Amino acid sequence: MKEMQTTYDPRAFEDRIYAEWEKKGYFKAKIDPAKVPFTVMMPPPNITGQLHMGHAMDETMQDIVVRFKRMQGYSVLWQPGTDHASIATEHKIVEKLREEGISKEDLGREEFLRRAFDWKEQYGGKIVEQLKKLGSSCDWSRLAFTMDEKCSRAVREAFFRLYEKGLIYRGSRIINWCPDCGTALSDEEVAYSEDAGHFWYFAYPVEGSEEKLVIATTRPETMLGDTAVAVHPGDARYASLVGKNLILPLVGRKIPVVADEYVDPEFGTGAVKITPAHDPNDFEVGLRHNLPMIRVLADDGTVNEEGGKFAGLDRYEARKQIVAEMDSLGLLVKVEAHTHNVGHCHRCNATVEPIVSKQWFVRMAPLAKPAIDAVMKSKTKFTPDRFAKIYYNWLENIRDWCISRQLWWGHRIPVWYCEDCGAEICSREDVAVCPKCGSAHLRQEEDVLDTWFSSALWPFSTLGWPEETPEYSYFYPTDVLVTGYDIIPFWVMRMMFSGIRYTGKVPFRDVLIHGLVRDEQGRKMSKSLGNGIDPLVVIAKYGADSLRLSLVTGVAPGNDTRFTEAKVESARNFINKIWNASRFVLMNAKGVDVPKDLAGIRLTPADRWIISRLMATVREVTLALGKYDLGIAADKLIDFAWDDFCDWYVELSKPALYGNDPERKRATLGVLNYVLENYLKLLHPFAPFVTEEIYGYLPNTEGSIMVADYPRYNSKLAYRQEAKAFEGVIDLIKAVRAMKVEVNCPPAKKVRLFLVTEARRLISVNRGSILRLAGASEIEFVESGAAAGEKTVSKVTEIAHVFVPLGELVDIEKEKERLAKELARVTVEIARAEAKLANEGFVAKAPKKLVDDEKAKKEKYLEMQKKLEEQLRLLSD
RNA sequence: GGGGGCAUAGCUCAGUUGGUUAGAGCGCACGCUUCACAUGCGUGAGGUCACAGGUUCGAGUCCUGUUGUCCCCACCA
Repeated sequence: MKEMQTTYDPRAFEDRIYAEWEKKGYFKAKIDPAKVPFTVMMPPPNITGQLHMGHAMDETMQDIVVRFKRMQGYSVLWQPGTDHASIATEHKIVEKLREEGISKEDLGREEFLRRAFDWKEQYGGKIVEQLKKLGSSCDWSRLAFTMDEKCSRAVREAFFRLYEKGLIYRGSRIINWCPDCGTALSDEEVAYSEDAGHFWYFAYPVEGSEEKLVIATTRPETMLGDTAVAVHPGDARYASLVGKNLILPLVGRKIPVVADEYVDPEFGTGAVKITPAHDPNDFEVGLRHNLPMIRVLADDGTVNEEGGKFAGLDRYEARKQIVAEMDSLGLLVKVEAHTHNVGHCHRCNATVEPIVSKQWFVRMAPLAKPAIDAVMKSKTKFTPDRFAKIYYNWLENIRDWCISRQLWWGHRIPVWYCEDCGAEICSREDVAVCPKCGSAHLRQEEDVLDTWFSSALWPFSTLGWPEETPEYSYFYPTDVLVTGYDIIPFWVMRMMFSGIRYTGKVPFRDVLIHGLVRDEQGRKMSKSLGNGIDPLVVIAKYGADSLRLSLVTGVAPGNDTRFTEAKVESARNFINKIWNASRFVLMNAKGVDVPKDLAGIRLTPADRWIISRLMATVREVTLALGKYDLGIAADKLIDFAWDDFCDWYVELSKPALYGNDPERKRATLGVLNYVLENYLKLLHPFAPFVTEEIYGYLPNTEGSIMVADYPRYNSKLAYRQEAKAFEGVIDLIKAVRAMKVEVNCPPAKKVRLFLVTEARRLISVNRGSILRLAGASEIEFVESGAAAGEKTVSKVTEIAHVFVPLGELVDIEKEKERLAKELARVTVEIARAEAKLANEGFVAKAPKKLVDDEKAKKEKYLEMQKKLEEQLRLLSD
């Protein structure tokens, strides 16, 4: 047998093990009618992406669930893939081209796309390699891409179906425009922030009068497109002006004063300039009052020809000059500092401009309704369920979805325009001839679709939909989606309504939502702050298992978590502990024919206790994982290994291992090995590498732990009574240790124990362990503490009254004080129990077990009280 | 304005459907080169569970309100 290295060094085996898993094909999903499928769709990372901590946590959580289910016997598909990330990628490539001194227009659409695909081939796979470092057990043979053939086909089908039903339309509406990216954005792609700005007060002259009306604006440049000024209908200050015209300064246009409820008379001057083409509210006002819409900003953010002498200026330069000019005309009344919410492009952070533009939209109301109902009816469940509320909130307030983007990298909208008859044709296949007039002069829509339009189809497009492929029939709908709460509006919601609409089924039964990984100070990790920590660096230093554990321990579902190196370190320490405990077992197993299972082993109380604890852990961990309580499962796993197994059972096993009874030693090794082997299986989903590595060294294992059966709870091995009794032995050992510490007795000094007890048998059987762990030389059963002599310390435990003669170390006064304190505590407990039992409501209504427990507790404390009093009396005499 | 989170030990956080004496890690104190592990072992100190009411036999947990704090959405031109 090969020997384990003395220290845990993940670098020695993680890559090797991953390669083996892949080679053996353990990640591959198989359609197996004899098994129940379990499907998880990986949220496809952007091809431009670098693995960050958020991914690391998301991936880890999925991998834990997936490995758990696989070991439980499900036929697992964990579908990986990447997202073309239309705007993000195009932005990056354009940037790169700019460095080379070329624009995308120089290249033309075709050449640009060719380069983009090249770029994707070259860099897009990087994140995939990074995911492997984490141990992700997804089926790489099915790696998908949102722009591959399958997905593209699904996109066309989906678009066509919505178009056909009139759920997709083209129209001029106010949309968010990013002048830097040169494209429209959806509402969700705009991020607002409180920016410092100004409030400029402008006076607009009233036609045919000396009077002026003062308005306030944060965007002076938009005044070029003003087509009215609005006041509140009930505002007496302006009542006489309603219906009159103003002369728009700098432009000279006559614009009316209109009355509209939208105006807040308390805010600003109570008069609002109306620019229907550049403000969503003004747009509405414009519709109500039939105002002309004058667009004054071009796509690149400069003033267009409507801006007269300001035409061609950048929006900010125009703003400056307009303010200056208004000032020189004496029409600038005042300027105030003003912070207001400014929309920024999600991708490039440029200030977005609301602009009236002809775009494609998805009608949301008919799609949102079934998506809400599905969650209401629990066809899909959120974990934690509070996220359902957030989901409702989004869908209930949703507006039509702007899906067209003025970009090249993406799915081109499958609509053709006939240049001869003007027909608009939407088609699943490319169209060459106009079906209306037979003309061949067709022009395909230039725009591409929002990236999220294709991501929304991910759960089924990757499986071959609209084709009824075997994969689709077997693996769809998927079981659980794991993602962060920040993605609910972008993705979760859209997959829901898309799945329901196209497949008639919810795309997933569960949605496991997690929070953000923040930095040590609780700040969001971000590029601009430079506070991000690279998971790969952490893996290189501590190993993937440590990183994985650190990301899920002590984390409640849906809550944000802070990443600290200290957490990784303690995870590493834990794994090191497992490593060494395993090494201990294997060292002692050398040359021993270790039993394959527990059959035929004569179990000691300690054996039964640890087996009982193992079973409890199996039950708790399985239950917690079933509810996606990964943090709780991890805690239970760590507690069992460290406290029960290492601190107690390993120590308890030593007398047998080092003793001279070969049969006893063999039996003990059988138990050690049984517990360790099962424990490694329990831990495997969390720490796949180290468990696989150790598993390979165990005497009775073959093959990979990854495909082993997950341990099952066996009530025959629960040994509840015996385990409980054994806790008394542990309690006794702890009591002796504490006594020694209290009197400063050196730990190495062996002491004699005098016990007044009714549990002589239990103690005798565990004599060796008690002596070793309590640091004692002998145990004597006595009828009273007097036998231990005068200079003793004592303690009452569940199973015994322990006396330890410690000679000159004992300070009788201090000992009396200690006993008195203990007595006081016990007395309080008795009073508490009595009060509870005297409460008629409690006795009548509480579950019987609780009442019985309370009675037993009272008896126990009364007994302790008696002993303590006795001892105190003895010392006082 | 709408929605949501959080408030528990010095720090970071758990706490299942309400039910023993509220837990962990780190930190702290004291003591340990105990033959798997100092990435360790033992023993301990440390909490009016933000505040005020309510429901209940019983509240960290459920309800109402208050305060503080954070996030998302909408938004005042």
